[in-house]
Parts: sequence; structure tokens; C-alpha cells
Amino acid sequence: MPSLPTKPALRERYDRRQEEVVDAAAELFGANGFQATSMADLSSATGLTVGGLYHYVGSKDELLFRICHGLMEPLLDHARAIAADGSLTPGERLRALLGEWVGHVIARRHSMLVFGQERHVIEREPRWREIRRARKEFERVLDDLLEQGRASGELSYDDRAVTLLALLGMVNHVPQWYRPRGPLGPDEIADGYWRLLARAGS
Amino acid sequence: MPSLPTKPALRERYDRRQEEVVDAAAELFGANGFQATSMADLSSATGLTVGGLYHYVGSKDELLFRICHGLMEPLLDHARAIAADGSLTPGERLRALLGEWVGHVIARRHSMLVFGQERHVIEREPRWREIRRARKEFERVLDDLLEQGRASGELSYDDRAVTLLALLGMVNHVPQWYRPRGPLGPDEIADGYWRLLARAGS
DNA sequence: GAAGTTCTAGTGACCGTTCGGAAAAGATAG
DNA sequence: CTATCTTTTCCGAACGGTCACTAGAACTTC
Repeated sequence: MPSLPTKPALRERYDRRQEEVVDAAAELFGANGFQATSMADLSSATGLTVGGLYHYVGSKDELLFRICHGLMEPLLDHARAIAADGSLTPGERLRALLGEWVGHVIARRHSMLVFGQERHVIEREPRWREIRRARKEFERVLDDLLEQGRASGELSYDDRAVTLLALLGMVNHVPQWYRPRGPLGPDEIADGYWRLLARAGS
Repeated sequence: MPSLPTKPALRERYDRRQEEVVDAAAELFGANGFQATSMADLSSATGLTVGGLYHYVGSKDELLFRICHGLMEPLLDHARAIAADGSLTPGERLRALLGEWVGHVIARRHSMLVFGQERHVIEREPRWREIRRARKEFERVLDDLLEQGRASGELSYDDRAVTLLALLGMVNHVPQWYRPRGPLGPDEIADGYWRLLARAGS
């Protein structure tokens, strides 16, 4: 825990550099694994020396925490906003959320891979409660939309619990195979997934 | 590489103990992570001392390899057999494979979690070519069944590539949430997934 | 000169692996 | 059944290396 800059202008620069470090860490961790990536590797990637890194981050675990925290927070915000948008039907809301969601996991696929890789840490340690809660709530929003979509007749499925888990599985899996210049873009993916749920209506 | 027993009776016992070690490793690695699990942890779990472990396994990496190898091999055999079963329609074949597949990932969920966790090792190192090939071929079998199922009218989907990836995602995700005494059993899961693909026919 | 940033040079702990030999189990012979 | 030899199993102690993290000095910026 290095002493933070007090003057606002310097504080801004400090925050920017810190974010650069976190982003670089997310990419490395996602590509090579959290434990398999040393602070020395991160040092090479950022240009800072190993000691210098600790000016911006307290520990390697804090890096992991920042990465995962930056993942769930904005996604949950989006989900809440879309779910509360009364100008759309439930089906349209689910479709919109699916688009945002897929775009999100693709944009932050490196972080998503870290998130999945270090699941055992996130599940167990008490420090991660807030992140687990955010994930739970996101699932609840999804579940509600599924239920409302069935009530409105836009969706048809038999088992809501299984369908929710299927949806979570297919979207969370995207970072494992997505390639930036591959044949499938975010919109095609979200559309294909959507049609698996809503095909009865087309 | 310790010298193996030559007498068949002893060899059998040796193999059995080795499998016990591998199974214990799969459970520990799956629960706590491969890198985060030390040989000392595995020693506690097996009752052997750390040095004694190396009588049954050459290295920690070999453990990882054995775990993943035992995963893909039997699954691919099942898939090939089902795909070649002419007594079933394409849709029935896909349904049967889905049942086997879900049962398989649940029975070996610990190994599955390791497999996902150490993806970066499996993708890159040349030693793992065989396992990557097996996975590719499994996907090809699935893809064929999807295509045949559409041709026979039992399935209806728009984008086969996306549908295949959705299927892979939802099944591979099961080990992350499945609980042995939870509300959802293998059959319900396979059935729910199947209906997402085949709902048009019901 | 004060505040902030980065570097150099450790330090202690842990971890995978090795190795020699003890202990145990099995085979052989009397 | 006992004694001896061989094979197999397991242990305990250590080694070399890596890694996260730290302390303090040097440098840069204002």
C-alpha cells in the first residue's frame, strides 16, 4: 500500500497507470494463467520493474480482485437498466441484455478467462462475497426475464432452471473460443443464442 | 520414472494404486486449482509421503496429462459408437449422445474443471496434440449430427456454427454448478438442453 | 526542496523433484 | 515352517530454483 498522490492532477495520472497495469495483468493472466504468470512477466509487459509494480498495486491477489471486480460491476449495471426499461417487451429486454452481455464478455474476454480459471478462490474466500453477490443478482435478473418472456408468450421452454443454466453456460463459454478476426462477431453470436430460446416465435 | 513391477499380479496392484493417486489429484486440482495444489497437499490426501508419490507418478505435469487423457478418450469412443448406430435417426443419435455426454462430464466433473482451468497449457504445448485432436474430432461428430438432424427435420436452427458452440458451452459449463444432491440430475439436464435444440418438433 | 516515481538488490518461504536406503512383501530353498 | 535373497513399496532429508514481496536509495517533476 504505497502512499497515494494527494494532488488531483497527479492522482489522475496515477489512476491511469494503475489501470494500465491491471489491464496488462488481465491479458497475461487470461492467456497464461494467473498462477503461471509471475510478477516478473508482468514487469516485462508493463515496462516497470518488479519493485515498481508495487507502487501501483498492493499484491498479486489485489490484481486478481481488481480484474474480477471490474468485470461484474458494469455488467450488472447494464442488466438492471435494461430489465427496468418499460418501453420494451420482456422478450425484447432479454434480447437487448443478451446483446450487451455477449459484447461485454467478448470485450473483456481476458478477464473472463481469469474469472473462470480462479473460480476456486472466488467461491471460497470471504473477501469475494461482494463479487459472488453481484453474479447471483445478475442471474436473478436473467431468471426474471426468462419467466416474464414465457408469460408474455415470446419465449417457450420447459424447464426454466435448466434454460437459465444453459444460457449462462453458452455465454460464459464464448471467451474460450472467440477470435477477434474470426467468422463470428458479437451480434451473430447473440442472435444465434437468442433464436435458441425464441425460435418458437419466428 | 520408477522401475515398474514385472510380475503381473504386482503390476495390477501398482496400476490400481496409481489410479487412486490420479483420482485424488483430479479431485484436489478441480477443487483448489492445479497450480495452487502442492504435492504436499496430494500427499495428505493419499496418505503417501511426498517422496512416495513419485513411485507412482513421474511428475506433477504427468498427473495433469493423465487426468485430461482419461477424460477425452472414453467420451470420444462413446460418441463414435453412437454416431455410427444406424438403428437410430439422427435426432435420436444426438439425443443419446447428449445423455452420455452430460453423464460423462458430471461423473468426471473434477477432471473437467482441471481441463478448463489449465486450458492455456493444453492449447499451447506440443505434447498435448493428441488431446486437442480428440476434442476436435468430438466437435466434428457433434457438428455432423447437428447437420443430419436438420436434414431429417428433427432439429431446426439457423446458424449451425453458433448452435454447436452453444451446445459445447452449456455442457462444458455443467461441472461449474452441478451438485450431486442438487435439484437437477443428469437426465433432466440432458433433456432440457435437448429441448432447446428440438423444441420445434414438440 | 518536497512529492512522487522508479530502480536495485535483496530475503525468506515454498515447492517440485531427487536420492539413498529402510521397511515390507514376495519368492526360493532347505 | 524357517531362513535367505529379491523385488517392490515407501520414507525422510535435502537441494536447487522460483517467486511474491520489501526496503531504501536514486531519480524526476513540480
